[in-house]
Amino acid sequence: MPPGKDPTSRRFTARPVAPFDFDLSAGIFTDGDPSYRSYDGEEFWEVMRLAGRPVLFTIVSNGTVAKPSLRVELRTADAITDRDAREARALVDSHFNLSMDLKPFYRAVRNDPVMSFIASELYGLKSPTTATVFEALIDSIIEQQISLAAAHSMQGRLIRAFGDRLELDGRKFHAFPTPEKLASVRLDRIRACGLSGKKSEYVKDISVLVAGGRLDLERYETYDDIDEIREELKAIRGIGAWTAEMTMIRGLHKMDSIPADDVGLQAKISHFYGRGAGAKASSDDVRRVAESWGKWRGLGGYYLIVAHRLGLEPAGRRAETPEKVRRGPHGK
DNA sequence: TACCAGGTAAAAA
DNA sequence: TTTTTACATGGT
Repeated sequence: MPPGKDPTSRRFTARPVAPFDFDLSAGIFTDGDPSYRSYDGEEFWEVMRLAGRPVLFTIVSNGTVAKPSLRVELRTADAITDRDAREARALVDSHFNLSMDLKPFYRAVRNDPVMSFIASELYGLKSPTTATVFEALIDSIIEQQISLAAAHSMQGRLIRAFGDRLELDGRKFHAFPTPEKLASVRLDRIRACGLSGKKSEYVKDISVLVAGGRLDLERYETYDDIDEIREELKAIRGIGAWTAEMTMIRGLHKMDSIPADDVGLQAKISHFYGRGAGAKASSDDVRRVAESWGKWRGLGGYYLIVAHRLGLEPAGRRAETPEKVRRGPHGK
């Protein structure tokens, strides 16, 4: 069947606010779990839920950083409605923060030579957001304390064990598990994904709250005051300041949220801003440096993380092989 | 082998 | 009230 006639497939174009570098922004998903979400340097794909069932989103860039444009294709097992397509547009926009204007951020960091240099190298980079706030929260809980490699392995197991399945052309995909699903499974099945006993309880308890309508995470999107969100989230067992901040920056588009206690971020602050060798930055050091980025401090933190992944060196010194580093994937 | 990774709650002092 | 401990897996 020719594309366009197939009701289970739909295409549209998204127009991000410039500047936007799709390759740089999608690079964080390189080497992801291909049954859920990945980026191969050309195509980005992810399974997201539309109207209660999994849909495969495939995105490629057909524009430039100055004139960005994205081709989006949706595929699923049944017919895609106009309403699905409208919702999909909003999801894609939210996922890559397409409506966010980076120019005020670049103006805000002009007086910070380190961040100015990084921002010029990463011009057009936007931070991604999860499809649901729930996903950001569950991922953050799993990532508490352990390495990202360990966490990603467990997240993959959770997705493959409990995420709704979608099969297209013989390829099997999974959506991120719903709160309803995780609320219904036995604790030991969550533990079997590698989570500690306590983390399994946090995940299950939060899923029960969300599935039962007693916790509406999406409504925090409308809160302007991140202090209020942080305090409300911290009242839930399993959520501390770090997890609340991570959830806000990656799930709620709160660019002024920064996880100052994060050991990774602290290492990046000492790498790019540290004077003496080896001295590790404290959470106060993170807050102090990030202060000058104003309401963009969380995005600044994200720029540090990506800059470090790409091998950028502080104070304008280039990495040994700039072309290769700048162009290469930066992994998950 | 031991130790550290994008922490947190609960026990012990 | 403050400090210590248990926890899970993956990489080095």
